[in-house]
Amino acid sequence: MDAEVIKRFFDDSRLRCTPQRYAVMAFLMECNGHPTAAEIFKAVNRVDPRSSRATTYNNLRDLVLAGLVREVAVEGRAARFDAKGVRHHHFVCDRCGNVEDLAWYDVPRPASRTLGKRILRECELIFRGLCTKCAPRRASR
Amino acid sequence: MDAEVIKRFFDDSRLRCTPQRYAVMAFLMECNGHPTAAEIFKAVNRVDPRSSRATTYNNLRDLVLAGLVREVAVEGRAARFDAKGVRHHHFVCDRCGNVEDLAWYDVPRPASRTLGKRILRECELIFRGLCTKCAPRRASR
DNA sequence: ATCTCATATTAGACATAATCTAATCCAGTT
DNA sequence: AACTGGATTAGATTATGTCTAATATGAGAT
Ligand SMILES: [Mn+2]
Ligand SMILES: [Mn+2]
Ligand SMILES: [Zn+2]
Ligand SMILES: [Zn+2]
Repeated sequence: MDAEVIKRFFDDSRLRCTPQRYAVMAFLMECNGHPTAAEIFKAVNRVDPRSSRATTYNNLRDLVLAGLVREVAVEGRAARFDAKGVRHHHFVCDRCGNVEDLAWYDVPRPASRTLGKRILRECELIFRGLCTKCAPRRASR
Repeated sequence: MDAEVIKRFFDDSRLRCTPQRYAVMAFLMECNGHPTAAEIFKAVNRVDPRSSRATTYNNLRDLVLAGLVREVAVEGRAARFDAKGVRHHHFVCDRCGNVEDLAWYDVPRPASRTLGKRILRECELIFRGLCTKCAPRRASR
């Protein structure tokens, strides 16, 4: 059961454990994909209590700020979200825009002299190409 | 002069060389930053001939599709664009959203067995943190 | 158990980013 | 010069995300 884990997360981040916020976090932790805000909104509202669209966006913002959730920007499409569980990279499909997790491995950091006075927080590796579904259709175009 | 280069690019990609399309490409090649579609629209319209908003978007789409321009998605902000010149990585500032180029270096590809049937086109490395402008202000919060 | 209040929720207006439409134009070819 | 499919255009429309200000509530204090 995630309940205690989530409560701990919220406590550590000084976020109140409201039903709406809990629902967003629980959904992201149980779902394997990378839903959009609209999809999350729908999902958490399939069961009571109801949450508004604004609250869904607010909570996603708060959870991202707290470092519990990651926002994945995809070109020309709505942002996607995932709970920050085990570290992983992302594969984005050129054709359908689907975002998939890929096993994590260490990324070489840039030389500190090329970074200059910038403060580096994280390196993100994004792979692009055709997903398992779309790869076969490539020839038929 | 980029004129001949750009015409060659368009010819190779079977894109007509219209003044509007040319202006977008020329601007992206001469500008060092990562402008948004709105900024590109303004820039190419500071000189004649005038280009419409729709055309700017259309051309950006075509240029990205032709592989001449790259679209950079930034969370919660409008997409940014750059001409695909020399390969480079990107640094995105957490605070101001600015996108900066970083010297390119080889990225280790994922093991082919983790990729499965996916077809890999490119690896993109994105660094996040605070840019040179925003790093100093970090303490004062 | 009740009180308290900073934090959270809400509906709907608003803002911004991007796409669509259908009439018109024109770049490149012949 | 004529032709024609791709390109341009203004403006409407859609998609996505933010803001406002009234109301509700989680959780610590009593
Ligand atoms: Mn993920
Ligand atoms: Mn760049
Ligand atoms: Zn796909
Ligand atoms: Zn910055």
